[in-house]
Amino acid sequence: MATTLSSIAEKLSISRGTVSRALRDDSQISISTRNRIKSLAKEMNYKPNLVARGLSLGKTQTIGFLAGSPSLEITSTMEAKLDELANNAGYEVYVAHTKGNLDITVKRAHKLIGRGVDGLIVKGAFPEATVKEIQTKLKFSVPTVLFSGTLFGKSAYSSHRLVCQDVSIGIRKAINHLYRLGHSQIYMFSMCWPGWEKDMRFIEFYKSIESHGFGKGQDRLYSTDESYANKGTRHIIDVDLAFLQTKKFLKSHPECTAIICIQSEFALFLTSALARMGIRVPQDISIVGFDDVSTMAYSQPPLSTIAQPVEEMVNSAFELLMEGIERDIDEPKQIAIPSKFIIRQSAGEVRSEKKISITEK
Amino acid sequence: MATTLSSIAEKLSISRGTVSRALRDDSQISISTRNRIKSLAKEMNYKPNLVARGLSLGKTQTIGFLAGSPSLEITSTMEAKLDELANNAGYEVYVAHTKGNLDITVKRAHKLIGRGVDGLIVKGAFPEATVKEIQTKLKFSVPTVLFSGTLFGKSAYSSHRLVCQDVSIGIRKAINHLYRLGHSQIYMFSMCWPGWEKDMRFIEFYKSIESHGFGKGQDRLYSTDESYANKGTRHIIDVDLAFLQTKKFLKSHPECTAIICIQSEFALFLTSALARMGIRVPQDISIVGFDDVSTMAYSQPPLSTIAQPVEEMVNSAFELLMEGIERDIDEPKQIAIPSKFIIRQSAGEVRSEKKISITEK
DNA sequence: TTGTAAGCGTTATCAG
DNA sequence: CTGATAACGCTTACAA
Repeated sequence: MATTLSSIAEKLSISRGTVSRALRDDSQISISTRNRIKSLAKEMNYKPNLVARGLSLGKTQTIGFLAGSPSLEITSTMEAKLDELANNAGYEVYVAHTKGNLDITVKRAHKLIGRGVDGLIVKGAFPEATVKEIQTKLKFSVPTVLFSGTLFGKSAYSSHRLVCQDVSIGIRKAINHLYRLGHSQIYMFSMCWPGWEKDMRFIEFYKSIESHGFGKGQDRLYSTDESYANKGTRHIIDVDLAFLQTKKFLKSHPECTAIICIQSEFALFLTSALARMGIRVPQDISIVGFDDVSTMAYSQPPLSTIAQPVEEMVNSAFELLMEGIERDIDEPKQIAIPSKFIIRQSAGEVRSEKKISITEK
Repeated sequence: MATTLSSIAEKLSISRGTVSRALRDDSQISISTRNRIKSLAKEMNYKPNLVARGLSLGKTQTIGFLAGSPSLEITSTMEAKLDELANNAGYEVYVAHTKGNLDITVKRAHKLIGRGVDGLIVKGAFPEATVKEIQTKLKFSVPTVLFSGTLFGKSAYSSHRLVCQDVSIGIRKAINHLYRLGHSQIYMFSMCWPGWEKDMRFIEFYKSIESHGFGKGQDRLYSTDESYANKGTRHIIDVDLAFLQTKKFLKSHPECTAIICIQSEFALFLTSALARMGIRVPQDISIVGFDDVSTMAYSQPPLSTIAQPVEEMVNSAFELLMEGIERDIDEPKQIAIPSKFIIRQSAGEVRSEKKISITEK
């Protein structure tokens, strides 16, 4: 059906080998026959069969992307970026969704290896897995780079090639920013999940709070798990409950002047919830979010946020992978890319009143 | 390196054909040798080389997903769903991002066909393309189903297999809902883009407004293109400008009691912008959005919205594709899935005062 | 029930 | 500079 090397070779009464070489511009083939072949190929609308080429070469020019949490704007952004890089380099990308589950990840990875992928990018932090599991299960027969937004202890990855976010920078910048604006009563809001204690974002937050002499870091964490659930593919906030809890928090902590929200959705929620309570952002309370979901920029006021440098991370991951695929480099290597602090309008000068009060119901 | 059919055949001193059949549970092979082979295969950790199988069979059990607009939560949700369906059916999926551009789409599609994909799902509406272009360029040598959230005139697709959203239902439901709540001064907000006039959402909105006897539909559209731009991979709202324009609108249309926002980001923006102006939602003005971005549920109040039935659409698209791939069905067929209207709290009873007034700056 | 051999569309080695 | 030929790993008539 489709035109093949043989079919064009036959038409020209020459060998398939010659056609193959000509079409790849092998300088061994004389210019004249090269041209003859190429023009006929074009005429016959020849397209190389890449699966045959893959079989022959043992390389398919494909990579697999194991996507962790689905339904996230950030996942899609990463994929688009990866696709762009890969495509420019002549690769095609398979994507498999793993829900952040280690076993699913491993299973899909092996399937993709069976498909002949030349390399793998594995996104996910696997907070529920043990260090040993990570070290053993995440080793594959093709070059692999791990990719994680937030890290749960670096040691687990010491034998891998990995790109991660260095959250400490962003958090420190955010807290310094708030400090300069006069804040000291800074709290972190979080809706927790299994394994959260190991998340570097908390640890760095504690550190930063303590280094400013604001007291014990842990005392500045206000968290709840009741209002946050992973339903199907989405994280769900129980808004009514969250509204109540926020009000309760403010009553028991009227001294609070600034809140850092570890979930972007919650930051969004909080901004409008405060407006409803008659509390102005940033005049009465300053808010800082995490990640850079586009809607954060369209919140009123637009939200300042500690953001993952998604593009840079994808760039590095791809580069690491290409080193592995095209230059056989596979020595362990961890690249941590500093998170950014994006200043918008939700963090402002500290208010003058000591205590906050809720006007509206 | 990896164990192959031959390597296990050799160990057992039998032919590769037998091994091949045994491993696929061909009943021709005696149970006993089948077991012998299978257990050795397991022991040797045999994984079939799917690219070789693909070459042999002329089918790869892969499909290509051409993703339109990137960086959208909805894109990621669709992908995850498609991946789930495909994987259960034994398929793997390539994804290629096209930025909604027809030529990129065509180019990537052909690349994927060269990779041997068995079928293609093409997402995108291509508002800038002519009917002729759509009819000719979107035809490929493998089963293809088109997938579009909003349609720009159905006629262009009459020779394709397609799944789309029937927006009319959702819009009618939304407007009926508002009507029952006493609203008649209903407006639609939109930030426009090339080709927007053809978008069914406007057309259905006009229809619905007029069928209620509210007057001319077009008079109820408030649109601007200055504040909406497609910067890189993201749609950008100029929030300050949008804030001003919203204020201007309310001053010139103080009778407005309900607003339907065609962009979800804008609905989000509008809710918090109104809060800032001292206008309560829904007590003073009701808001309805489009699509169902998760953050819309976490807005305060949570936003009522006309939502794309993403899962159903993906289900149908996959089914259509499988018909094409596995049963050679390729007669044109269009499936329109009714959009849903999700009632949350941003649309409420119409206010009693005739005119709205802005209290805060 | 099993073995043999051709074929899928390439690339690569080795002669000529 | 070009042509044979083997090889990649698997499936599948056809034979035995």
